[in-house]
Amino acid sequence: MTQPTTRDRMISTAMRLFRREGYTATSWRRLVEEAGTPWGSAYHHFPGGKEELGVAAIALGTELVTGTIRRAFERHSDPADAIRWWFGKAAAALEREDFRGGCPVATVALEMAHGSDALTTACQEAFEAWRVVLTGFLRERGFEAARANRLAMSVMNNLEGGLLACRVRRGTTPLERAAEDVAVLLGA
Amino acid sequence: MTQPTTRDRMISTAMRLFRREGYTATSWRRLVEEAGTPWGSAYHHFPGGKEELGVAAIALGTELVTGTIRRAFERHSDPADAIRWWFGKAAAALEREDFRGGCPVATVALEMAHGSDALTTACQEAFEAWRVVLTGFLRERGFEAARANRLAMSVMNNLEGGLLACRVRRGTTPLERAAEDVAVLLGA
DNA sequence: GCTTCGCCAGGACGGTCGTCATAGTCAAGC
DNA sequence: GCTTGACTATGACGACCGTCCTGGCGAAGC
Repeated sequence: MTQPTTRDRMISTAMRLFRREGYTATSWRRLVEEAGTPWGSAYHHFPGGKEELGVAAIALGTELVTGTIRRAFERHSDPADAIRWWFGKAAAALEREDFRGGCPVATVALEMAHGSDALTTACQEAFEAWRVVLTGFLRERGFEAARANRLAMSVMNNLEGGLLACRVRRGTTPLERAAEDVAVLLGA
Repeated sequence: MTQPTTRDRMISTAMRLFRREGYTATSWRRLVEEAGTPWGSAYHHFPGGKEELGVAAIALGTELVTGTIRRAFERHSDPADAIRWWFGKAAAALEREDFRGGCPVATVALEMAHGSDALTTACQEAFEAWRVVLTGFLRERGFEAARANRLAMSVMNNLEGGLLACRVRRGTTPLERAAEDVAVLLGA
């Protein structure tokens, strides 16, 4: 049980703050305060500045979500159950942080559609990674390749749309609806 | 054909910039420059400051989308066709601005989940208004009340998720997928 | 003609931003 | 014990932020 390094704490705090308040609104000063990390070593660990921190934070978020997808499909043989479990986890996490959290990539992606190439690319890679992992599990469960690809995209649409709606509405209903809709699509 | 007032130009420019780059990243100075409106009269027209401008911009976005939904259902008797037309319009608009646009509310909603009560409320009202209008049209087309409510939520989930995915991916595929998925759900 | 008032021009104000430089600390290697 | 180099502390720097103020303009009302 090694304890997290300064760099790791900065990245995980950045991920949390970025998804909660966005990239632009999160300042280095507020970040180091929240992370309890030394302000002076920010540019030691991230010579590329805030942008490099942002890319690292998005990469961390990518991994975490990928892990959740894996767990969902390892625990449930029925794809619809896997999705329900996954979306339910996401809804619970969202509720736990009082509907201020959500997708670790969406907020940055919307802010930075124009502005930073590195961040835009990182967001693209995140979505792509999730789609690929999902497609793999769906094929493994017997779906034909083209269908698995289409379904993976449907799942992502429903997840992101559901997360956004839940956040605005301050309730978990949209994500539950999204999970049930995906279940219908999987069976259709 | 009266030409738009200074106030109106500020609001419509704000809507465009907010959805493109977010609320925090859009400054008054950049806004008046882009709108070609006088910088000195910003606080004359919006005594409540940037927040009041933000609320007005979201309200404008709410109306515009509501109008699009109405047009979609006036032109198409089949709900699935109405959705296809609507989502297609959204995808075309997104592509036209080089995938930097999207939903006029989503970006602000994600940034401001915490921070400004007025903006949060405005975003909630936007989503609620769209949902109500949609539910009305679906009922008009023969869907029973509870089912119409659920379907309206599904439509919003798919639209928002699709818009986000299209923006990240720089392509219109996810929105086309979303429209087809909604068509399946309408028929299921 | 004069006044009133909605609107515009331009800039001051205090604050915070990202960035970076400089000085200091401290444990590991010899 | 000394050196070295990775890490931390502190704050300066210029730029930009939202806000607000004062001064001026021009048309409508009397």
